[in-house]
Amino acid sequence: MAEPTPALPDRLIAHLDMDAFYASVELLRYPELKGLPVVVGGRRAHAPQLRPDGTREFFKLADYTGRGVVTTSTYAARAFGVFSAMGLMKAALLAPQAILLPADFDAYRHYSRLFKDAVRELAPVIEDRGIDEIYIDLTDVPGARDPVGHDPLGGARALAREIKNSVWRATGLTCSIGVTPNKLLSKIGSELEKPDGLTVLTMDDLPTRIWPLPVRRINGIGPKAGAKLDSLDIHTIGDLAAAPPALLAQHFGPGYSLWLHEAALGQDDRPVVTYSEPVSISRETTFERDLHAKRDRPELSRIFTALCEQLASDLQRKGYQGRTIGIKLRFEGFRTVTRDLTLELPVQDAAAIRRAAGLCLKRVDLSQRLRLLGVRVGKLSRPGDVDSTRRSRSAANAAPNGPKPENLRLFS
DNA sequence: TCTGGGGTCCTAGGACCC
DNA sequence: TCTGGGGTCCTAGGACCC
Repeated sequence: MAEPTPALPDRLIAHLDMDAFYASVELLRYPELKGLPVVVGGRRAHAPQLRPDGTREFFKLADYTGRGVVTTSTYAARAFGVFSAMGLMKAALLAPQAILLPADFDAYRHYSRLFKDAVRELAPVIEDRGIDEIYIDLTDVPGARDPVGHDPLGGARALAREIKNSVWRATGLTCSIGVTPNKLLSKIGSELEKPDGLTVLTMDDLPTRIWPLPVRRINGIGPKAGAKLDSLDIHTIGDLAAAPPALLAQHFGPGYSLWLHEAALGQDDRPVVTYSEPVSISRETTFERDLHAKRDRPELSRIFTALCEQLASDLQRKGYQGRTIGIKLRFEGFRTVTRDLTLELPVQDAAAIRRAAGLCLKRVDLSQRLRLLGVRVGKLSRPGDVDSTRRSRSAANAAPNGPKPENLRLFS
């Protein structure tokens, strides 16, 4: 009697996540820090100084003061409870002896390119998910679906290992890969054996490998939804899979509750998307100290103009223009407010952005002190594109939503 | 000890058009 | 005088992700 062969899944999707990416890039530069708690982040975090004897003097987390968060921490730092997005002052209490390094995004972008190029040579269908992670569709990669011995997923396993080796050769960095029938499960899978992990799962592994995990491991369940689920006594993904759909619908809207249920069952048919146009481009900055619109007007004005200039240069460099100009304000106490304004024609230059953003600013009560100011451009198009203006509505029709008549004069 | 900077997507109400 | 429905656009806020 031949044993029934387990059916191969329709798709083979990998999620590749670089291990502690920024911190690991820094360790390439400062190998003497290997094994130590190291944190990347901070605003003006001091760069290491070279001592007369040739050794380097690093900046201790305990000596840091001011705003800023942890961008990445090494695994040694995580052992002290220091994780991404944690305030640096809090991190300093947990791990005062940890080394603090400033972020060097040019270096990270360089290594990002190296690892993605290395993967692309083996498997060309890649979805960018930021600087340190990608999805890879392995379905049509030759050999990926071939069994090896008794292992029906042996081909996939071998290919994933080959990808890891190739990333290592190209960068000297390790990554973790999850391979499953879809993006949702692969994203969870890549974390299961971090660092330097390789996890291959089928739907049969759902009850043993996925269901025991906390719901927060699902990409798309954040702090709010997680807390709400906890309050409903739904803690693990298994709890969520077993939850009555009606209960979920009662607490989360129709769309999200349906998605929650399907996610818990490991269902996800989203494709790997190899290209997408940006939706918006923005610049923002948090001040060293909170600023007041009146008392600190000159400084605020300078920052505002600088943000618009940076944004305009980003747009021009990337070849975009945009019709919707928006601002973002964060007040002391962290209340955040946005205003935006859609123009008749797309703009690309700093002066036009500054003008429209200035109109947005007039619609906000500025009596509270500010900690953050941001400028954004949306409804992007390429200069020279036909039909980058609004479609069917005339300027007159737009008046109730658009700029007030007296403001329109500013644009003529 | 207060919480960076860059994004995406969703919701919801009102205006307006057909 | 009272009452439509569908579709798109604009704006504001919020959740979430890297």
